[in-house]
Amino acid sequence: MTTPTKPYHHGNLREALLDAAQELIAEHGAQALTLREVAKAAAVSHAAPYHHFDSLEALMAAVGERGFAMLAQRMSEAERSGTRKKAPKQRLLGICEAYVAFAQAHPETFRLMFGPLLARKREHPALQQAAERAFDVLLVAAIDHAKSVGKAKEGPELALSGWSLAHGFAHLAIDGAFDSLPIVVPDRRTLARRLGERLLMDR
Amino acid sequence: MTTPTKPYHHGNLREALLDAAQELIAEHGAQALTLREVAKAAAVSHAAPYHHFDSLEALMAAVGERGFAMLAQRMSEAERSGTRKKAPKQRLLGICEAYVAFAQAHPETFRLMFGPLLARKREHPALQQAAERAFDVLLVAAIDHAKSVGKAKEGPELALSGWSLAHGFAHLAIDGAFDSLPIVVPDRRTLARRLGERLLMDR
DNA sequence: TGTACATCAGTGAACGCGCGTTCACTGATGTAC
DNA sequence: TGTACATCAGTGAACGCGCGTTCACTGATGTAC
Repeated sequence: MTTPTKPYHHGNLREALLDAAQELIAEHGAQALTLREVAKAAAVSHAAPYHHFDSLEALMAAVGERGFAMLAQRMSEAERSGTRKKAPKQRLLGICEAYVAFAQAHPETFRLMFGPLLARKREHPALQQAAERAFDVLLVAAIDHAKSVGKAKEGPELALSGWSLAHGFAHLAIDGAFDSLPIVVPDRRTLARRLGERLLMDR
Repeated sequence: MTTPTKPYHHGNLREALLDAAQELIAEHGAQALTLREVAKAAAVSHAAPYHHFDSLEALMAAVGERGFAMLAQRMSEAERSGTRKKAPKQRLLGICEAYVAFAQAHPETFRLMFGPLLARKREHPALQQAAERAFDVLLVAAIDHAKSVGKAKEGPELALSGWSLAHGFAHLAIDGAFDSLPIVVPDRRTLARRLGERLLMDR
């Protein structure tokens, strides 16, 4: 039985740094993230991260990339969940709900993902790809739904509507914009579903 | 004729600082704003702002407040614009269009307004009030529209739909999320209008 | 109208701080023979 | 299996920097009499 001494080499520092960064961001927001704190949280000297990330921004981009991957996964799961095969409309609604749920579960990561960093996505190809993969899940489902109601041509527009609605709702919700509203608001999940159904209502 | 010497007292430094801050934010984003740069841009020593704002955050809150006031004004103008009295539906659509147009004209201010600062709105009552006044314009118009189509009870829900849709669309647009979409997207203004009409489509 | 004086709104030097990043280093690991 | 050596992934000291904020100050302004 060996005493668990700290090894000189960490083994998987890159992932450990991302974990630490994710946690710090969840606590204090991305704008407060510093490389030194990340290193400290990972119990490593503050110069160590440079063996894995070029800069603080590169690390943040990697956190955002992870976020988009997780979002895509949650949306895909929601799409496939349940025992029976779902109708395209229900799949699309499930995806939008998952989008909102993700934002509420990880508000600060969500902000990072759609913050100024995303505007610099050209400089972070992996981030851009992860984002596009996530968007694709939503887009494809919207187009499928449009086809299923015999309005294939409206697919892209429907996709943008759904995406905008889900995104706006999620964003306003985590900003607390609905908190002090002069109208009665049901719980978030119910509300999200109702707005989605309104958008997709047969006409 | 006197030479225009710089007066020791500025006269209206508070407003000048807000102007300078707004411009700097438009250029480099709110997260890059520093008090010293604002003071420099207003041609004043870097300690001078403390006679008008308690801290950097207080100044940023004041910029956000201005932003919400401007947004409210633009929406109100859009609502009333045109020669003939508009139908409630057209008023609501005009408001949503103005919302999107504002975000596109002032993306960084928009980000500031809905960024982490807004989450701290309790600490900045003036900001909170300005935000609520802006939201009210949209909310009232949505409720009016709902009444006009004989569905008064759906007013609040319609308001939230419209708001979420406008907000999400605006946000995604300034993030450039629509830039590399694998679908054909018409120009922003047309698109915004079409999505709005889709949402309000008679059923 | 003139004067004394309180108040206001600037100045500029100084503070301490934590940051990102660099650097020479060293211990651990993997591999060729 | 043992050894020599290249490479990898850490350490910790050091750098310069710009930041927010404070402070004693001073010139400008407004007001009471």
